[in-house]
Amino acid sequence: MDRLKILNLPAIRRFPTYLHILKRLDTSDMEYVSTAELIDRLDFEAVLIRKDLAGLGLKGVPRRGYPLKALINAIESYLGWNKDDEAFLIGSGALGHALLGYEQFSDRGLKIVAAFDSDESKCGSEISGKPVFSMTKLENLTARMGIRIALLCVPWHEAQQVADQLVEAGIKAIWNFTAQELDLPEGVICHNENLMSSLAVFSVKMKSHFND
Amino acid sequence: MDRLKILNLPAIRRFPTYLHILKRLDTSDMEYVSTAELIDRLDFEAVLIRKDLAGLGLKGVPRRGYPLKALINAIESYLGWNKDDEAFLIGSGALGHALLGYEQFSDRGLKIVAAFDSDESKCGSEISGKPVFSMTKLENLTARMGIRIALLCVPWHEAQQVADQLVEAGIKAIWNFTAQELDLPEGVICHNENLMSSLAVFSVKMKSHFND
DNA sequence: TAGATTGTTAATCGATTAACAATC
DNA sequence: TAGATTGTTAATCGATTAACAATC
Repeated sequence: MDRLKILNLPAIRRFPTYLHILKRLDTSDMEYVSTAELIDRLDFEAVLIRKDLAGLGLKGVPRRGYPLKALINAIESYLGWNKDDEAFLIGSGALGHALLGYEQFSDRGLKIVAAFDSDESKCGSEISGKPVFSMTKLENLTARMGIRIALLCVPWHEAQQVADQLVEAGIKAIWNFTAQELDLPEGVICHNENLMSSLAVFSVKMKSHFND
Repeated sequence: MDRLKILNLPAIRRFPTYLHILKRLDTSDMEYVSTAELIDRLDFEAVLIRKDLAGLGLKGVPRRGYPLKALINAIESYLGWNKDDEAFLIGSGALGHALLGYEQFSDRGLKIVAAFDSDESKCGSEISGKPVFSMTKLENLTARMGIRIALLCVPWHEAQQVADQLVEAGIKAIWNFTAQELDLPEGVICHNENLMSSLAVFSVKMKSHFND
């Protein structure tokens, strides 16, 4: 089996949108879907969808479109959303709290199985049915449960120090929800979630829209 | 005064990162900062920072760098983060709950002043000090308080219908946290927050990293 | 066959980087 | 003056779109 080429990032970001639309269509008895139907409210050209799908090795049928169910499976399997991965969440403040209650992650293969917090008064409790442990238990539980993934939701000024603990405990992939860029060793990957970057775009759009 | 050119989106997304680094540096008595210092852990070239700043009309001083405080002010004012805007949040589920408790928005000029929920049992209560109102009060309060901005955090299958209500009530800018693409009239702008797109990128990175 | 849709190649567009000039 | 840093122009790179060929 030849290694699937890593697609361009913009294409990867579009796949969840395709999936969302495809799954809505999948409730009817539709068998094939054309890119013209898929493009829906999206503001780019339908040919780009064909390019994206071709990158996944998918074939359409002229005059019909793409087989709907096969398309859904192919995208989910490309993203790895058909297999579960367990993760820890670190920092149970407002954002961490929300992410613990967010079913959309587990629907997409990312199961948050426990939270950790340095505030001992929170430990021992449960949030959305998931236990909250003391940070002192992190290393032990990471090893015992074989966890490789962590969602980092602590205040930014603690982020680097906590990230160091995660690395020490054996975590290999960090989804960083803080504004702090992390310094990590080889072999540990990081994905920065930048909500403030997104707010910046929204702010500029609004400034120009309201023009004040 | 000539209208500031709308910069490219990637540049806008970088500004909050610059701000974060600049504000950390601002606690020392540093007066000037060079792009070499700013580039820190970022994985692009320092010349891009100069391009971004030039786009804002900022001038640096050869051999010294950019005046730190002026830089912070210029970026904040470009983003409109030095002026407050009031907003409503719609849907007080897990995510909505978190965003209500998230101080980072109000630090950047976006003040969420109230929440709305169609679940009447939640109405009348407070979350993070902000009142939760019934959806039936939306139109009246939007007009009375002169609110133009809404954060949409309802389940995706209600999103379009609630968006229609928002438009009806007079909302002009929607930050859409649902996966549903919205169909909106002219004069109402929408900014899609796509957490699942971000998860997709993280998932693909992990797949390639763990290579399984 | 005609027509609708996919598939591919070339052109365009925009963002980033490289090379170098300008300035204090 | 020499050297460090900003500033600018040209080259490169990558993603999107346009044009058209292929296919059922």
